[in-house]
Amino acid sequence: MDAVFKALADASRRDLLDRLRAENGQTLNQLCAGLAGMTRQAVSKHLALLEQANLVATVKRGREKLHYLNPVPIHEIGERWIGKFECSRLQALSDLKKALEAGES
Amino acid sequence: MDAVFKALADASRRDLLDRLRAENGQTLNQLCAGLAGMTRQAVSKHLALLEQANLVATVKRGREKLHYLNPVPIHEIGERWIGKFECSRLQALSDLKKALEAGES
DNA sequence: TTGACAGGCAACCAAAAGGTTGCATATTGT
DNA sequence: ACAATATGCAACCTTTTGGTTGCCTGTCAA
Repeated sequence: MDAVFKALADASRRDLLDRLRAENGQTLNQLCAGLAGMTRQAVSKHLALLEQANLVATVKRGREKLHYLNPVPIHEIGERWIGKFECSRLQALSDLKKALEAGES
Repeated sequence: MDAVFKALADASRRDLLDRLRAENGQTLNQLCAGLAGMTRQAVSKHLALLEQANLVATVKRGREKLHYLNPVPIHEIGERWIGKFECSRLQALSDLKKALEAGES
């Protein structure tokens, strides 16, 4: 879970996931083409982190490696983490409003 | 948005949010008590990042500073980011399965 | 008024993160 | 077989991050 949050912390990696969502099963070089101004090795490292976080799964296909999006960990973030904050949303805002009013007095 | 993901990347900060959800409106010292083995300044820095990401709002109350959870940015992550991956969940898994089968042949 | 308490600020430090260059390895097409 | 293609691995560098120590400021209470 920590690995997932860390992996999502970088904008380039989020972009890679976006790109995989648009077209699943891309190779490293295909993904490099989209992320301009970065070497292949840098992209490769990002993909390695995403793979480690189980956000992408890879399949070796001859000399190329296909990258597939795995949305399950992202879904789990929503289930476990956002869900439990969701229920406290209105309460938290209410608390804050009260505190602001109390602070003025 | 980037600040929110970066803020959520650290386990200590996620813990602080959890703690604020459990009891909203805590002071810095109260939050320090829970996060053992860390100096007040370290916790203060974490809270500053969370505040910068708009995940907590603060109210100065005399000589103490109350911290309030703001769940809205987390909710926005769910809306904008998880939502759009949600719809591709089954498709992605299907693609992956096909790729695995193709790789075996 | 004078401690004691709550917090802020700045300098500093070690470790991790993001990126690069260079070279090695495996696969494919001709 | 051999050249081109696709990727992997390792060393290295710079910036960011997480954390510390030391000191300063503001507020409350006796």
